[in-house]
Amino acid sequence: MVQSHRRATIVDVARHAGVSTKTVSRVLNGQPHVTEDIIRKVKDAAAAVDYHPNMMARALVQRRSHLIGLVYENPSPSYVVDLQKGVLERLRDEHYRLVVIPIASISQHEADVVGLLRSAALDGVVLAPPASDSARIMQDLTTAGIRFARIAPTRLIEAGPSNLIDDVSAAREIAEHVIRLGHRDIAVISGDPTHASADARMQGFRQAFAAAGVPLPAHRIATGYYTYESGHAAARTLLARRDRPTAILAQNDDMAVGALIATLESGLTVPGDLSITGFDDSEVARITWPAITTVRQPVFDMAVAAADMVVAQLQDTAPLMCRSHRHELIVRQSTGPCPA
Amino acid sequence: MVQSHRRATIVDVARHAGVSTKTVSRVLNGQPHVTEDIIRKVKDAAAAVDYHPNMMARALVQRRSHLIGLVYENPSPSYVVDLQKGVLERLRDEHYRLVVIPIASISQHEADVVGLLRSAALDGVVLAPPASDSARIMQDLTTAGIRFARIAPTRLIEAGPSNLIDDVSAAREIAEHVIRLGHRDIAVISGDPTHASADARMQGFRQAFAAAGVPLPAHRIATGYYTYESGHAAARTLLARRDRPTAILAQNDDMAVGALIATLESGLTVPGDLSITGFDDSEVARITWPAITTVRQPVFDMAVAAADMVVAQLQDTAPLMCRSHRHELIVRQSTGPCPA
DNA sequence: ATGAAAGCGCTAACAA
DNA sequence: TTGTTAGCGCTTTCAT
Repeated sequence: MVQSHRRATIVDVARHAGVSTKTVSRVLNGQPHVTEDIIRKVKDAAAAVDYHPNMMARALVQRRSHLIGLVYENPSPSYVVDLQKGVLERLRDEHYRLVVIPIASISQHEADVVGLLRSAALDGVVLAPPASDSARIMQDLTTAGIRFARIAPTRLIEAGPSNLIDDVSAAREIAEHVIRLGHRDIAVISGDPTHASADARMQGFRQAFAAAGVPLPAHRIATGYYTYESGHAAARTLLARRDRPTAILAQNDDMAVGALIATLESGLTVPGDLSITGFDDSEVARITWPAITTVRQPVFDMAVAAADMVVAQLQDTAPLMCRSHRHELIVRQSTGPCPA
Repeated sequence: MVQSHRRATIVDVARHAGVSTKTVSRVLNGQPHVTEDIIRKVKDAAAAVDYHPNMMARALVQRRSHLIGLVYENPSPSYVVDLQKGVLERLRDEHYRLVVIPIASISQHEADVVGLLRSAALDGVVLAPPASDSARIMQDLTTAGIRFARIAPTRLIEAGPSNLIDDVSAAREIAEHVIRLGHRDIAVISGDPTHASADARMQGFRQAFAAAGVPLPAHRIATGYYTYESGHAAARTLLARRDRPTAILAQNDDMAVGALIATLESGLTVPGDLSITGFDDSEVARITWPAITTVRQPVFDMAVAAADMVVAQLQDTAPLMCRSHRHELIVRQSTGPCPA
């Protein structure tokens, strides 16, 4: 209250407590070799002058901003929310803050991404798809000395700490589920072609189809962009044909919901006339009627693990280099037997 | 490449270019009074030594971290996504970064929030409900010298830059819509009681009911928490009674979706047997079948405006102190005439 | 138009 | 156990 207007610094605290600044620093950082008595005195002084540490000064000298970035594209809101929750969960009691870095189109801005991260003074970043598949970004990150961990990369697994899922098997399994229900006229709504997951999931579908001798002609494949709208539009196209399919496999849940609504709008029933599957098990798949059969990819868990890998590197703990996460087929009400 | 390992600083650039550090700083910040010739030389030198500015040093001396926070509770994912998109939209070309600060329960942690923000070295924050209604938080923010702007506060409007919506009128209008359709047995699912919006919306409902002489007995009011699950549970309770309502007014869209699914699960049709309304017009209200009648609250626009108010304060531009945003009744397929 | 020197607030060596 | 001193990398008076 004596202070006119500027914020109190450790110098003020030191003077008030009658000790040196280094002692104040020691007390404030909980370092050893200080008497109980002095600790008391310093803490009282800090309270008395209303001291609050200046994080920027601390960051400068420690070369640590305590900022972690999350890089993602933005197609699916529920995916992004899961991602954020996971990273935040791990960072909660860690004194790191989360900076969100949505990039409109990573494939188009590969070269600029790390410049952006640099200018934000991030200590580390979690790379969500498709950034997690960019050799260029990982290269630049290494050059810049920014630690990173990857979520669901599909290639160059050795290139950095990775959280893996088996998109191919997951896709195969959900396709097998639909085939087991007797469907043979099956259409696919694929994801954003710039995301490698779209390839992997398609590959899994094809494996199941091939094994069962089910055809997948080109006119049964529609391209989406992992958004609700694109799934809706794709389904309309697929259903407009005279030989409409009896099942649609969407490559994520948002598109599946889009397909579901388009189907219901057209007067068909699900799963009576048409079965629909999603992918990821995001929240949207649970809040529809009928609820959507999907395959759970543990996005939240991967985000927790990825954040953990980043933190480990920053603390010089040996980071886990690679971790696999399990998927799980979740059968709900959007799939049923093939109609006669 | 001569440098062993440490990052290049302006000192390196200065030496390389044969000028002083101040000149380098001037060039890098685009300040006047430098010859074209020198500008060239400095820029070349910067590129040659692979210089990248250290944002923490800059932050320290400028007393600006260039970090903006977004404080929110987490009930509704789509609300949060809209909020984030809005703030990011305004910050996009502004050289500010967004730090997300979800708080589990603001009403329980009021006293700690600003400490958290302080320790994150934020220049400013956008306060979403219910933080935007906390006198304590605003007080602490002012003390800490952190600029802020509020989204949808309901009280103490003068206490800081605010983006207002008229929740009372919006609620009244949507209730009137349902009453006009002939409903008189109407139930309400209210929002989280710690959010002032729940009160305001209830007040609007009551105005409409009173004007039309429609009763609202206590057993027709169920308390939710702005989540899908709470809406689902509340609807189950409301529908379990013998004298079930013919319409349910939910105080946000997530709860309305929960109510919709619960209704469909119980074998009733919407809007045939029961009409349902939401609130906010978030994405979830569009991606159900039937789509949900709601009243649009421009969350995205408010977030853009709030971010703008924060940036304006940081740039010493006179900030707009108060801005009103319009709501709009959006009639979709979840409401229909009262069944006979 | 350019440069020298003094900080911003903090922590880390090194003394005492 | 405690204090002194020297930076971290940048911007900013104030000279020149």
